[in-house]
Amino acid sequence: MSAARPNGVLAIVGATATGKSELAVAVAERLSGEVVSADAFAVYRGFDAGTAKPSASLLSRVPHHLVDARDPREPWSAGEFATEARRLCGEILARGRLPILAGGTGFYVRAFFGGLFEGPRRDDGVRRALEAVGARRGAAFLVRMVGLLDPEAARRVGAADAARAIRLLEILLLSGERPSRLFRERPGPAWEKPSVKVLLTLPREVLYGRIAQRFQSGFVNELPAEVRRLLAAGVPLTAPAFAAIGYRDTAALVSGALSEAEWKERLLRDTRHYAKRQEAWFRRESGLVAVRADRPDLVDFVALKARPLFSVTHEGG
RNA sequence: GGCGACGUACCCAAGUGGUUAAGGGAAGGCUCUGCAAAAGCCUCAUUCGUCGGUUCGACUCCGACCGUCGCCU
Repeated sequence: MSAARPNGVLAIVGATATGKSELAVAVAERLSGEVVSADAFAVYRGFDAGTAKPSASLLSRVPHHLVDARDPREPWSAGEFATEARRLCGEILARGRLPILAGGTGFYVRAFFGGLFEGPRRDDGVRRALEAVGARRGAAFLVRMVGLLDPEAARRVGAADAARAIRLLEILLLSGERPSRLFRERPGPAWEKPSVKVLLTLPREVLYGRIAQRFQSGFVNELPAEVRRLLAAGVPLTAPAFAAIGYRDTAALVSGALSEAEWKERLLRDTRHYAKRQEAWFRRESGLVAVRADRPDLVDFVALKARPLFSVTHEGG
């Protein structure tokens, strides 16, 4: 007798509203898996409705990781995610179960598989100083500084892109080395085991329709209440979790600074823009198996695609 | 029916004799090495309701027509 034991990770990625969470749970049930969320905002406790977090019933069906795992005030990043997610996936495999990485944050998925460079991480002190410089002399000044110190890295930075310039200067200041060189010469840990990556796709109009539909269903009413609760609990608007789409706008709605019509319009528009950026990101990612999210045999199809992740081992051996 | 105002891109809208016909939104595309649902970038009217006229030259001035809105009857 032989038993199939997973030896790699199944990734399910795609734009928002393509049904990643549902599919991940269905496949996990079928293949005895556990879900690791690759989502920048579902990690935050209390941020539920606006982040399209998997529902309680979904969460109860199969073990989930990195959902509700951080306080909304805590920073969370691609690097932290990648390290923790790789560790979790290793542990799931060690238990003889299939890790399923599911989420829409392309940067996190790339950091998980390809790794980030080995070097200084974010440092708030340095950042504050650089931000102050940027506020006084302008973003273009920061970008020019990068151009002087690391012309190669600067080529990828737009003249007004203060955020990216600050990160590069931060690396320079903290390591004394050029980021472009560190990126090339000091790759950090990556996912070395096998993987199958599935990209859920939907025609633009269908996707936008689903986004609008999701907007109509219930959460319109839940979101303002949720935001009131968060604010009452003392979560500041500057908390990282409040950067999620819709949350600051909802705070404005709740305080009366934004009309309901304007609020709805912004949420829908921002979500559409987000979906578009996600598609752009995944379009560029290699090794993805594109699958129509509305095909009737979706679960069977994905389970079939995941078969190479199971190596046959002989019992007692 | 009369009088008046207006008609510029998918939407809002500036321009009022010589401009490559502003700007914003939407839409589409791109970039991405520790805040990424972030941040930045690019594309998007050979043409101004239509037809005529004046002029070297018209989105701009004149006329007619069409359309929209308002007021009056």
